[in-house]
Amino acid sequence: MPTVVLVDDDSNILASVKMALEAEGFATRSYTDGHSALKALGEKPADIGVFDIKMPRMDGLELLRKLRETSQMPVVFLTSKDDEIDEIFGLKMGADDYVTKPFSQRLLIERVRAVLRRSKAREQSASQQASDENALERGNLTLNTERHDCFWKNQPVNLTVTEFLILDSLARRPGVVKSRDTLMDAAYDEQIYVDDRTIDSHIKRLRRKFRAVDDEFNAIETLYGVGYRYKDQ
Amino acid sequence: MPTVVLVDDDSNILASVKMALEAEGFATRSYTDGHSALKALGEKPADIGVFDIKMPRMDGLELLRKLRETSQMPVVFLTSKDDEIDEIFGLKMGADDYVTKPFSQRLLIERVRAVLRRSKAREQSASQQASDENALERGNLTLNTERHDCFWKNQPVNLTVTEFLILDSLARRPGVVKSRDTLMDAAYDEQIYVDDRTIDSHIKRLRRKFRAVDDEFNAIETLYGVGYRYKDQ
DNA sequence: CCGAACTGCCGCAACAATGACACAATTAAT
DNA sequence: ATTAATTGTGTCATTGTTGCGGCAGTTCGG
Repeated sequence: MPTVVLVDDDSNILASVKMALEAEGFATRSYTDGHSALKALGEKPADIGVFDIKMPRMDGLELLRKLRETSQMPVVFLTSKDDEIDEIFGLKMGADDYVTKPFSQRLLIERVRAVLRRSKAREQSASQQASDENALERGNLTLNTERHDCFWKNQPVNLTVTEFLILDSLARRPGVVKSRDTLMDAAYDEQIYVDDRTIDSHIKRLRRKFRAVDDEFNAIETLYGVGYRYKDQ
Repeated sequence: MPTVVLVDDDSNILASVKMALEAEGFATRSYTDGHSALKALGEKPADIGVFDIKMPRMDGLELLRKLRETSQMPVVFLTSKDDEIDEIFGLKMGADDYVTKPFSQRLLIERVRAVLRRSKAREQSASQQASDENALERGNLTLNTERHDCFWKNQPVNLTVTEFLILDSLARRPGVVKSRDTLMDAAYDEQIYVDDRTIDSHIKRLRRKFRAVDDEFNAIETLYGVGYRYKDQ
């Protein structure tokens, strides 16, 4: 799994982003200022950076400029709505993407995946291997975010957007229990809250669709009092 | 159930919001001005605040600013349509969301739940930060919080949430005696008291489940008059 | 404007977990 | 040994959780 380096002076944002990324299986390293991040990156490189633009002492742009002296690591910026000039400036300087605050965790994760995929594709234009962050293979299951399609034992299963997001969240971390709240994070924007029973409904529909293709389907486990889990193996 | 602190100078709104939240199972405490709310919160914290922005004497923003000196409690603002500047200002100051008047009670409740979910997730990531607190290996026992599974001599043992928490508490400090009260703290939210005999019941069920897999199981020791202990070795 | 697809939610039935308690078994102390 | 205190266990009522059918509101493309 790729390692993400987070830099933001706001420890709340830092913690919540960290948690979101780790829930998706990324490794993370967090820093609250540019200097320590830069030093750490010099000693131990990472796969991608997520930097806040506005920070005391050394801001994100400065950090990126210094970093570019030694590294081509892809970088995504976090910006406020009113930093429009900075966004453009950042992209010109070699940032790979940016996300505007306030942002949904889902959006950020998508952007991180997209940037990683692009930069991997760049690297691999020399080598081979076409592994794609969008494609997910777990035993009998195949999910492709980009194409938004889903196969079980090579048979197509038609999923709606919400179903897809929930299944994706589960299948990306097989064996790990996800509470209904966590699944909401995966499927909805931050300010949306839906009933717990609604998650159950989507699970119901998922199971039904898979069972229509395979009577024996049981890859989505229920953990009483905890949540759901995609069967490990 | 979480406790919500309501602050609004309009006692009609206060009453109706209070009723709506309580119907959903929340505990509530209401105040008609910022000063008394601040004082009360200093003495007894709550889980989330819902503040009106416009209030005589001390308005919601001022209240939030003062509150932030001592507390990270999440806050949702109630704003009028024409307070747009204040909304943005409030979010920058560390409010977690806002709801524009007139609002449906349903919407407010959803937002409150959403904010609580987010802040809960944040706490978890903060406390879980310590390197892989999730996995635990003690001789024959394997516990994994994230996956919520348990193995004894590589054989799966199916535990309920309460059993898991009690066993986790014991196994994390092998050789250390835990009184029944301590185990209650580990397994229940604060301020829940159950009969001592109830802890015994859970220990009974734990032992039974492990013995079903291994006749010789005796890793949970009883210390007469003291409590229980996970066998050191 | 209509129908199809999607979604969120509700209510009910089935089921699992829990807490309490009576009573038996065990332990410690005298 | 006798007794009081403490713990183990079966049982049961209560509570909590989940699965699922169904329905109403919404969106979207004709």
